[in-house]
Amino acid sequence: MASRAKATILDIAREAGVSKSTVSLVLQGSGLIRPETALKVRKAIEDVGYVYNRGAANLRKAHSNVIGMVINDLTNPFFAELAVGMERVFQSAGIVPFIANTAENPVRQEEVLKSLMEQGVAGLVVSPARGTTPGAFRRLETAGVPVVFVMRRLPESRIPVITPDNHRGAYLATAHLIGKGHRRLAFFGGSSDLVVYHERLGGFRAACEALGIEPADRLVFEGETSRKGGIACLETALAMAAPPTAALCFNDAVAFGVLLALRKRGLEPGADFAVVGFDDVAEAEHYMPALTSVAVNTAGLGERAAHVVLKMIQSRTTRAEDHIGAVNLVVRESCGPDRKEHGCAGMGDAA
Amino acid sequence: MASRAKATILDIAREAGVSKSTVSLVLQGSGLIRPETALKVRKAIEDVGYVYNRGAANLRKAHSNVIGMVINDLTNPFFAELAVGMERVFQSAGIVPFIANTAENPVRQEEVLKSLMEQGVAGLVVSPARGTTPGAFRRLETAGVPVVFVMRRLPESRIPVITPDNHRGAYLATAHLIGKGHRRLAFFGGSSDLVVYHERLGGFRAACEALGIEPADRLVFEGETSRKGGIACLETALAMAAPPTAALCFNDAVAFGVLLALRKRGLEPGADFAVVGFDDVAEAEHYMPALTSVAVNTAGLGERAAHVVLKMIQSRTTRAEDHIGAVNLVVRESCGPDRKEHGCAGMGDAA
DNA sequence: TTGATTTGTTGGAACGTTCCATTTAATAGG
DNA sequence: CCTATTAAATGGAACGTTCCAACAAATCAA
Repeated sequence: MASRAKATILDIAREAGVSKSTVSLVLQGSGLIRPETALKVRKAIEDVGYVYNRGAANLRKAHSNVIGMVINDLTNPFFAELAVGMERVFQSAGIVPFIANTAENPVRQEEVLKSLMEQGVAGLVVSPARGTTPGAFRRLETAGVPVVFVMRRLPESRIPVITPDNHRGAYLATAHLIGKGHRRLAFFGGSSDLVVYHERLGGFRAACEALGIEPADRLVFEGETSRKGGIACLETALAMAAPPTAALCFNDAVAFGVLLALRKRGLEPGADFAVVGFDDVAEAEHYMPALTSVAVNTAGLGERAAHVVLKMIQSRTTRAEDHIGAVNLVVRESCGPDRKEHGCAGMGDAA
Repeated sequence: MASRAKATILDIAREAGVSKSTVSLVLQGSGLIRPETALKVRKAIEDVGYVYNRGAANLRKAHSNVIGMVINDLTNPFFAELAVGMERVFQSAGIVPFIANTAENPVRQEEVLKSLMEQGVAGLVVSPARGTTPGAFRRLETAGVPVVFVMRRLPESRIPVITPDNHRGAYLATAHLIGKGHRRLAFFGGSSDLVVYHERLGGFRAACEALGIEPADRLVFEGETSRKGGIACLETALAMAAPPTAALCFNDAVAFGVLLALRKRGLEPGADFAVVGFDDVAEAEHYMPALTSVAVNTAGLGERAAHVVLKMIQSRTTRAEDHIGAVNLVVRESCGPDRKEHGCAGMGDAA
């Protein structure tokens, strides 16, 4: 019942009456072997229930075909979509990537990276955890392991980054809100230890600036990047003397929270308070009301990141160009119809 | 810039002026080494930027500390929650598990399992893909690798299973519906190639049987186990001459789809049509209306599964007891208030 | 026929660790 | 002083692959 000592290529060699070298050659699909011999060997492989020992092979070859995807939060559907995009291209490259979750914890991330290195990964796609320290990837760099960041970046790092155009996305969304006639706007959720946060907030501010919203009428509420965070943001915002009438949310999760909290208060999302999300996760389309959001082509960026790391591995380099993905605002129901109270200067929805 | 040949324990040994064996001992935290020597070695390790080669070690030790979690669909928040539960216990055991996604594809699953075996995994927790063939895990079994199934099982397999009490959950939910006064019930979503499906459907049927619902009044609609599937089920159900007034859904995703489709048709979930979900994902609580669902303690089952596989590895066995987790119905808003049209025999909500 | 070439096949030396058996040094017992 | 005992450190043989250099057999050129 229990397995006897596991079979090696020597067992196969004996079984098939050839040398271990021949078996190795067959395993690697070398054309140097006579077809009949190969067949004989393959039969022996089946017979003894052989499983290839990649560890031993890597020891000799000094390059594994293991690729790691390090994700900061797998329970967030956004990152799950991202992971699936990457997987698609790895799969068609005949590679099984290993996914590791850091649960937004830099310490855990450190462990994960260490383990992956010890495993001898050939390359890594990483969405770094919040609060990642500057030196966290130095070991990888000095070891010459190709790494690419996706969706998130570190402030100073030289590691290539694949990310959506956060600034522009936020700008677009904010302009949309202003076009709807809103004059007192909020930015909900996120925290300043994330580079993305600054990018998105920057886009928000730039749009306000350009379209004539007074600094006093731009409200910024930091908070968790989750449903819960959204709920909290809305509560504190509405408790103000002069509350905002619309909000751009750091991401869709926050936006869902806001929608929920509005409903709880008996307010109609869209009509009473406009909200736009960011990322356009699959759920946004099916929400009640359907969420207006900035689509970032999540899976596409994932695929791009996977391609980049593959290319880096192949060309044995640790450098690559950054890639900023196009974004576009998909307008649904969560901003309601235009509000015409104030004379709004030519920002209608025509065209 | 590029890494020079990577350091091995011999380099450390030279640097520290000791033998490789000593270095190895230090690496394993052996108490046999004089503290000062250990210190010297540890310093050398830092200096040369050494990274441990687990592949080489496993070659000699013949047991890795790699554990794999094979998940059928990571984009489903339910399975993501499950994965996170498992991770928690692996983490506190000082193990970094590798997650692999099979995307509900048996062929992909085969590749994933092969790769994991080649990597020399010590154990596996698997939520098998739909349509997994009976022999898919034979290799693992003959290799003596501990495997435990979680959430899903194969029809014939002898591999231990950690799963919720699906039958009872479905029974509870159905009884609740009947207690609300419904007399024509539907079971929405899922397909018969899943063992879980039969278990849940069985519970549904048993409750109908026990509580006096005619076979003709039990409607079963197979469908995708997703929002989309739920929408489709509701459409075809309402197109019937005598449509059902309530549905037990295969899982929460299906239920969300049904809720959505009801809204789209201008029907009020709960009041016009009662729906109960299964799994009680985090989102259920926050939905509009909040979804009544069968809570299965997802993360808890994940933790249990992780513990079991850890124990199996430790005691080098490939067998373990099955574990059926308790379930309970959490009643929210999606079934509305009681309906009293028909004289319903003593199934009120009291107690 | 002889030598060169091609086609298949093969032994052996790595690769970086672990672990056993051994050695060396230091300490204790008589 | 010699012998046991303990503590600390070490050399060498694995582990299962890959790959190079070498070899054997068959084919070809002359």
